Amino acid sequence: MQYWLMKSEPSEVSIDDVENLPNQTIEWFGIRNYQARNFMRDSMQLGDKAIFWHSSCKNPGIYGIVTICSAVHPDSLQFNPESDYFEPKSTQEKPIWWCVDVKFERKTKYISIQELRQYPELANMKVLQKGNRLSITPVTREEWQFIMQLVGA
DNA sequence: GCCAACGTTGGC
DNA sequence: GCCAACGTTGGC
Repeated sequence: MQYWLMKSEPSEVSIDDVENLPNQTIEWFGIRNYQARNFMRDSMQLGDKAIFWHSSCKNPGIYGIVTICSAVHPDSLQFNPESDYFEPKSTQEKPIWWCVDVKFERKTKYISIQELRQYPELANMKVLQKGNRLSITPVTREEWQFIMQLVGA
């Protein structure tokens, strides 16, 4: 099993939004970055776990845990001309953007980015690097276990 | 709202 | 295939 960190803008999809969905699962739509897409398309496995991170908001940081609950599939919004995520170059035969579905596992105690920066054990986390913009990043087993300790798992 | 860092685009 | 210009991300 692999571990991940997935950023979401809470104004678009928050951890509470996912918790309150009827089946508590959501398509991880709208990823329009090749590196992040490739992680989902090529590396993620059913059952992998991910930290749910709120970004571009007042209090960025860790808010919950989700599980990868589907195989990779085309991002449905790329075919919708009404959507901000519409991709005119995509066809049903040759989609450009791929994603997985995630399932709510639990909310955690909020852990701020400032707090995370204090731990030498997490110093190499991609999300803490200066200039980091990638919305999906791998998390090592050691980092994951350390964070689970922090949130009281 | 600022702006550094990074990704993408497109002319050459 | 280079690289300048532009667009976006996201913490602050």
